[in-house]
Parts: sequence; C-alpha cells; structure tokens
Amino acid sequence: MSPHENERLRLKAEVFKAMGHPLRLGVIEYLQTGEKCVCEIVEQVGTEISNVSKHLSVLKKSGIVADRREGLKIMYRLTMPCALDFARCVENVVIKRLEDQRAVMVA
Amino acid sequence: MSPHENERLRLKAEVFKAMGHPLRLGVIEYLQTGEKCVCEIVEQVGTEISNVSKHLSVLKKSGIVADRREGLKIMYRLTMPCALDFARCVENVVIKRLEDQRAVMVA
DNA sequence: TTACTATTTGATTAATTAGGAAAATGGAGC
DNA sequence: GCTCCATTTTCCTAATTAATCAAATAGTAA
Repeated sequence: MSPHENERLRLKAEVFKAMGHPLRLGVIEYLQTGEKCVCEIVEQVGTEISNVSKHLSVLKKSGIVADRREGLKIMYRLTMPCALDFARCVENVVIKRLEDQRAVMVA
Repeated sequence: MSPHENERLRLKAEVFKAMGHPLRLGVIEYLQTGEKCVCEIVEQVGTEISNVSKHLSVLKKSGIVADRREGLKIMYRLTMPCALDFARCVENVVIKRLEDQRAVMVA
C-alpha cells in the first residue's frame, strides 16, 4: 500500500472511530434535531461537561461536526449528513441483533 | 437514557468502532471484490496472519462480515452492504480533507 | 497415526482511550 | 480592571486496544 493510500484509509477510519462510541453516537443523533450548545448536549447525554467537551472535540477533529460561538455559548452542528443515512442502516442491523439476543434469552 | 436505549447505542457504536481501523477498513474495501480466504486478505493488507485473524474476528463480532469453511480455507464475505454506501460518502469528505492538507503544506 | 496446511488463540508488552476533578481560557458585563 | 459564565484543557488513573511471537486447533491426505 502506498503512503497516500495509507493516509486515505487512516483519515477514513478516523471518521468511523469517532462514531464508534455510544456517547458520541448519541450526540450525533441528538444533533439531528438541530444545532445545540454544549450545555444542552450535556443535559441530553447526562455526564460531566469536561467529558462531553472531549468527545465533541473528537467529533470535530474527524469532520463530523463543526462549532461556532454565539455569545457565551458554543453551538455544535452536524457537517456530514450522510453519516445519518448510514447510522439508519446500521440501526436496522442492530435492531435485528437485539431481537436475536432476546430470542436467545427466551429460549 | 433507558437501558434498552443504551444497549441500542452500544451495539450500534460497535459497528462503527469495528470499521474504525485502517486495516479493517482496507479489508472491508477488499471484500467488495468478493469473498476471500484469510490467506488472500493477508496478502492484500501485508501484516502477520495472527493479526489479520484477530481483526477479522472483530469485524465478524460486529456483524460486518461472515465466514464459512471451504476445505482448509476459511472464506470471509461482507454481510452489511450499506457499509459500502457510507464508506463512499466518507470517502468524499476525506478526499476533501486530504486536498486541504496538501494546500496547507504548499502554502 | 503422522505430517501438513490454514487459521485461531493465548501471553506479553506498548500505546491509546475514557472518565473525573481541578485549573485554565475566552468572552460579556459591570 | 475584576467577576461571572460556558467551555476547554490538564493531570491523573483505570481500562481497552493493537502488535508480535509462540502454541494450539481443525481439517486433509498419506
């Protein structure tokens, strides 16, 4: 693999990796309902501000969200709309797995 | 967040996490060209067999690939076709970022 | 059964990631 | 200037992940 090919895969993987955490995925889903300040996001996910802030910076670094200042608040928004399409597809697969899990537990 | 909601996000995140490694992403792209044995995949990605095997088990656990035995060989195939659609979308974003990076380096 | 091939698993180590608490930053308003 | 507010960064510790090598497994064929 060429260095350029390698860098392409690395950047691409970074996007998936950023989405590969329940809290961050929750934030992405929440941001579908529109631009939010950190304080709103904190309330939604229910954990320490400092923790949320760090997760947001991961999302930002990978290009999934962007932020802007509005007075005292920092507003975050989604910048990769297609992420939602895929998330929806994965959702279906996951729902199926959850159903399978339950079936196993019942059996 | 309810426990069920939590479990849903956890499973969903697991899929993204599985895709969040350059080597595994390379394997997924390679498997677009059809079912392959471990030996072929090893040749493609160019690293230790045991390492590839472990990465394959991560992909399998998250439901992205499935395997079957054929004689001595184990054949792997993609089982989540939509993963490719999203990968294509991310690709475009990443290409733009790569171009930006180069622009910065030139400047 | 023995030898061989393809793959997985286990043990170890190094590196990265996640979370909480406290300190630091950057604007807004007095 | 100082003070408040929203957010980020730093420091620390615990947990997870990745890579390599060696050993184990599972099927094939003599």
